[in-house]
Amino acid sequence: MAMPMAVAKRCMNPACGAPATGAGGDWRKGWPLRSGAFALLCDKCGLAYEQFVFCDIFHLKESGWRDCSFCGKRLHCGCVASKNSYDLLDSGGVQCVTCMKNSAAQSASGQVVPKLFPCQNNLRIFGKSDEVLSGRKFEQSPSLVLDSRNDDLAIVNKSNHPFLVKSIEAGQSSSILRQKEIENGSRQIKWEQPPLSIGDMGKPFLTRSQSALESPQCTRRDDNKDPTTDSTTSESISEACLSMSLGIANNGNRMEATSTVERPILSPTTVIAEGRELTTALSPFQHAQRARHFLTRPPRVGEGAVFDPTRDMFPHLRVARPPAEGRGRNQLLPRYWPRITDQELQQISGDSNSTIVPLFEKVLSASDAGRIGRLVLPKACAEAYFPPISQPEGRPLTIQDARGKEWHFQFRFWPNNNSRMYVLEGVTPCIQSLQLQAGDTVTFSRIEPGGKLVMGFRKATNTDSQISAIANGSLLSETLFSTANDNLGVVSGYPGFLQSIKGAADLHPSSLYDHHMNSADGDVSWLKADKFGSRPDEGSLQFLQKRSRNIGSKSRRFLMDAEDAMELKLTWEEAQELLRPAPTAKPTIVMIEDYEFEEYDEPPVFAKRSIFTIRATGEQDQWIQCDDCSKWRRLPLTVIIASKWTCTDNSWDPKSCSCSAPEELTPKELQSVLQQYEEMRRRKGSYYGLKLNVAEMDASNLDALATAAVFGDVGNQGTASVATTTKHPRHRPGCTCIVCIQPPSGKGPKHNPSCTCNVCMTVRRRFKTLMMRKKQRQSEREEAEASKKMAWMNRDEPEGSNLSRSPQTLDTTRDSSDVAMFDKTADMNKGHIDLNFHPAVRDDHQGQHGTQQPRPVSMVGLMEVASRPLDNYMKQNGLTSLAGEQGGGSSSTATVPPAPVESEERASNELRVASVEREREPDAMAVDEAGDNQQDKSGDDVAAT
DNA sequence: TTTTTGCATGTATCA
DNA sequence: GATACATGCAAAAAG
Repeated sequence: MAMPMAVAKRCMNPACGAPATGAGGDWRKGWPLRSGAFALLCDKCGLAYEQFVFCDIFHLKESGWRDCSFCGKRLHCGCVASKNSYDLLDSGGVQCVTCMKNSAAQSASGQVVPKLFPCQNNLRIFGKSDEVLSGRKFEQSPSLVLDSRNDDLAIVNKSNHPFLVKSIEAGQSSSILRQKEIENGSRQIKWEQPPLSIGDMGKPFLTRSQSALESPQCTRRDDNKDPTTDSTTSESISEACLSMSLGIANNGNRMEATSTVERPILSPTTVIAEGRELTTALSPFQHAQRARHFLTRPPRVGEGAVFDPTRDMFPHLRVARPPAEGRGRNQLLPRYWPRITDQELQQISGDSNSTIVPLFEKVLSASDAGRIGRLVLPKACAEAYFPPISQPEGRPLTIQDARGKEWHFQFRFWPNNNSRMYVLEGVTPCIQSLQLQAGDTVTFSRIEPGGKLVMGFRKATNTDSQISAIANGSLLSETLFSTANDNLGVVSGYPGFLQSIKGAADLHPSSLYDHHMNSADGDVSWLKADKFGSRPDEGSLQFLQKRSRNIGSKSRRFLMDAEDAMELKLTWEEAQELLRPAPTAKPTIVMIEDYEFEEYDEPPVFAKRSIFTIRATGEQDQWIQCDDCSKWRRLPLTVIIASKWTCTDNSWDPKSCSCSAPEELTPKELQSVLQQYEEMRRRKGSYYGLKLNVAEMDASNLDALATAAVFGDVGNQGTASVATTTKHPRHRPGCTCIVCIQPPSGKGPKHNPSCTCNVCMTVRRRFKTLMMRKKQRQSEREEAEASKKMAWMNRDEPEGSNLSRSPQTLDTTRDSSDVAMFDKTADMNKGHIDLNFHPAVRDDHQGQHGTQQPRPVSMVGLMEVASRPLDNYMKQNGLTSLAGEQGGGSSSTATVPPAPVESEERASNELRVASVEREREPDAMAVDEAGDNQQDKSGDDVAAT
């Protein structure tokens, strides 16, 4: 039987390239590798390359391994078909099924198993080419080849790279020389032999049996699930780890490592390979090895020695410093330290005899979890814990998930700036199966014995998002603090919490708590921050800001996933209410799609909650509540209160500078203001959740609503007299306003043509607007031309003739609908919107510009559409008379926005505007009326719906 | 036309 | 300044 496998045509050593003349020709006899391939040895250069060959070309008799290396049992040939009957040993020889089983049993019992060659407990394979490899002839040690060029020992595979030296330490341990570890003198790796001279030092070392996972046979082997014989590459890594002698076993690090994980292990036989737990399960040798895996974090500056949040706050959460093995950096970034929970331990270690060695973890980025199916691996982690790869194509890698399902990935790298970027390809099925998304965490561990790679996962949680959002500078609510402070018990069992902090790019919990724990009095009062009242002091804010700057781009990107953003809606809004432009900040006007936005270079400041009201006269007031007496005091509009405020701080009103002073607002007025404020807040929420409302509304009115939304009026629909912010703050990640939610041009998910989401509606509306503008411009041009023509033709005509009137004057002769349309498009053409457009102040604005200036479109009708629920609410609560009270009330009384029933509102609006309207041109009034009527009609449609 | 693939680039972080 | 990494982008491949 001939297996159609690739046959080497020539020596793959670029320095050699000797052609292969056939079976056994110029090539030395090969030896089978675990993968089922043959390693060939070039007679010319003396290097060996792993190649696939026809099994009947290199027959068993020639390769000399047909007998079991342990018991001498006659085996089948090395063809794939008979592969199940033996186990290929990487270093040569084969192992029969019986020995495989025995080996497994011995391994499980903790006995040292002479895994490869029974005759030799110590295979010394270092040295020059003239050294005899102990216990084995050169040809019988397939992984070992002498580099004849430099007379050094070189071990190569098909990629023409020197690779591992496998040392059998006490019959069990092997070691993998890793280039970077050799370079790292601090590792104190104690090798058994003088420094190894390596051929082709410029190339990375490769572990043994690299071919094992590169061939299809490997997959089949994995399916056998024999933990003993299934010596995956990771096994070699683990074995290599065990071969390191460490000089730190009994020093302070050991103690610190012990303190890192305190809780007893879950199962007597399930060992998380860290800390003192190892003492009961591992041999002293192993213990010494493992201890170094969990070196204590370097002490932080100012970090309290007694407060270890990992230990005190999250006893169920194990923050394991990963094994300091591998070829990569000996110190992985803390954000990759695996945080493994008891639950995950249990989940992973289905085999009670297994030892879990957490390796690293990674928070999935958007691209990781995306459809592209590539998971970017931290370089250091990939180099440390995954099999070494020398070619960009990498190698297949089988990783088992916590459910026991095996996933086959391609582990590879891309050259990147003289470095490498490691990726796992083909992760989409796994990601989807586990329902992972950006922000979730994937953990990689290794099961000992067996060295099998396993991956766990941890879903992101609300808290993750919240913390991340805080770190992102986008959220500062009491939620986090109350969670952290008040629900320690919950947090302690909350695996995602710590992870989330980690996910926020090293916002380590110790840091989080260091802040207050290190304060002089250990005051944690700010953790109990009242939603609107007290809040983190300036230092706290600085702390958060400082932390937020540490957020990596990856965190920024995935943290505000759509769902999370929606979940954060309320707290985001709450935070919004506390945001004010910095007093000294001057906005930069930016144009986004022809609309004007204010951008602030300086971050907004957190202010004490205040309520803005507007009087019938149009004057605005700011009301703030005393932290002592809870009375509401009036403040000047521009004042920003950024800290605790009491009546005694009221330097603007001497009459109210004491808590004993009576409240300016009557209880009824106060109630009305607060009710409307709350209602406005709720409806503002509906702005953020516009999609829901849109879905419920009649399509014919969506356009109007979308228009209102994009004009910034939906959120301010109830702000006729109550407003919370004076400006739309700078857009931030997570902002769900109509502008921010739109994907970049051409990006984002495809929407159905009938989709009624606000994005699609906005796009349609904008298209509509565009067409309207185009039409309008054309119309204007035609009119202008006609006008000029007529003017020229009638230039002798007396003034006052209709034909000589300006286009604007001509407008007044149109029918009302045309006028309204013109008015609207004129405003759209203006392109400047005020996010805080206020009907009551519109007139002033217009007054400044004069009647010749285009006026903001009347949004009364649109607001009416959107404010219908409030109307109902007002009606139900008997607040319809409020408008009347406003009109007749004292000037000092807060004027509650007229939110009466429809007719009342219209009347109120007309009343309120009327005084100014009279000063305007009659035709302009007609325009507004027409527009209002038109919008009223659409509002009626909504009501009918 | 869509998906895959390989590389380039921008940004955040680290030393 | 160097490095790591998330993601954009264009070419290639596949459907």
